[in-house]
Amino acid sequence: MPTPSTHAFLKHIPLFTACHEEELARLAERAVEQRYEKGQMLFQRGDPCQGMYVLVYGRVKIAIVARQGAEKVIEIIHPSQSFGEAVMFLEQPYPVMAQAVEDSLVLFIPADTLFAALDEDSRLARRMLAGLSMRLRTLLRDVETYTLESAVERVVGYLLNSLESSGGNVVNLPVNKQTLASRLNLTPETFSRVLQKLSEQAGIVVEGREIRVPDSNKLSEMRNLA
Amino acid sequence: MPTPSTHAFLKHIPLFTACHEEELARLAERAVEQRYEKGQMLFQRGDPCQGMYVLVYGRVKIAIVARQGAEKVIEIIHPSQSFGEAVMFLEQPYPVMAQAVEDSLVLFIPADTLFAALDEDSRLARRMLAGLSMRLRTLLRDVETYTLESAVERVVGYLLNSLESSGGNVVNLPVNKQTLASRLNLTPETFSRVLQKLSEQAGIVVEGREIRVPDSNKLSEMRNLA
DNA sequence: CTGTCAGAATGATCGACATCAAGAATCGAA
DNA sequence: TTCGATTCTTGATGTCGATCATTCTGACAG
Repeated sequence: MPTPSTHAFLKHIPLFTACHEEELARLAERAVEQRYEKGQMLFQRGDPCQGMYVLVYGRVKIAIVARQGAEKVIEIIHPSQSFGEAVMFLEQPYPVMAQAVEDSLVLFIPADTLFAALDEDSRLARRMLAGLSMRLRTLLRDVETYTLESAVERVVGYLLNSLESSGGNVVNLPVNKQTLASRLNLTPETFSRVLQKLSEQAGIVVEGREIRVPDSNKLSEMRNLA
Repeated sequence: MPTPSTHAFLKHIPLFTACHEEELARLAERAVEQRYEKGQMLFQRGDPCQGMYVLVYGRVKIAIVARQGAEKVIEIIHPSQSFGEAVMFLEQPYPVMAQAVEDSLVLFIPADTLFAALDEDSRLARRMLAGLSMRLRTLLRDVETYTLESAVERVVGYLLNSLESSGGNVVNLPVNKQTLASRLNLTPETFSRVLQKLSEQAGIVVEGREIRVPDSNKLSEMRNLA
């Protein structure tokens, strides 16, 4: 399955950059390319987990599914991000589901391949530990956000965060507004109203999935008052 | 600092049970016993992290502190549990604070000691990865609980969970009701009212920190309706 | 015993966000 | 272009849990 480019691709994933060439070659060799169309599930809650994923292109959402079908988006995966490692180590079924929200290509790395690599290279283990720690920190921030911040604060926080990582003064929403709303733990209606309010009071301009933020300071101030 | 018993104690912590005797001995030797009185802080948000902790006896709460002082309890640490590992791997300041809610004794394991042990023993690394993954799963369940469940459901869930791990039909609250309320993301008032309601409708009996649950099925049913 | 103080319970009120219900806009396929 | 289906917006109404305020309880020091 793997093309020569798999090797090069993995080399640029933070998790694997420190690996020796041979190790990388073996990982690349055993990795499986999987294509998913928009809307297809990669796995569902309860499925057994046999490895980890790295997203090459496209977009994947990770969500929890409650009884009576309500779903809550936990994370939106962008290219080069990995996911599913934690479940692999636990050797338990997935507690979440993953679905492609665009046509996507992922690399699937079988558990035993990765475990072998871990035994050989303590640096990889260290990176993996750091990676999971990072994930933990992110999730902790989410808990903080959900429990301590209001709807407006959550949206403002998201926008400022996106601005920061993109550099410019425009945010391009990575998914449709429903999905993003769920990620921010809002209903689509509330999300819409918050954007409306920020347009009036903080001068942002919403055009479809593109949001321009002429004055990020003004936006930032919305967090504190009201 | 370490007494001979430190070695024996560490041996029974899941994380370290698989370690070789010599390794364990070195960890025990370098571990530092620290005593904290009720109310004392182990560390605050922003403090540098130089190692991980294992609680020997007492009780410790981990909490996030928002601006204007509001605090939200993330976790209540029981004896034999470890905490602070994730931050150690990230080499960033603590994103949370830790405070003794009872007189407590902890073992502090310096980062370099642990890193050395990790390099030597890939099984320890694997256990550590599993440990962090477990933590991640727990936190994910919390997110699920906070975002998808009502106040009554959260309290019922907590009680049933406690019953399950203790075996009997009595739950002894590990901390005062304010703190537990915060852990469940409730105000003390709401928590009190929910317990009141469960007394009337599910037959539980609340006496201080002791809660008797004569019929756990009846309690369980409260989750679904209303 | 008495005063004090933290913890807990109870009552009254309020507000943020969800829900329900239509419309409006956007997109994609024929 | 046109039609249909999503996706998004907007409005009216409802509700869960927070907040504010008071009372009650029990533990403990003096």
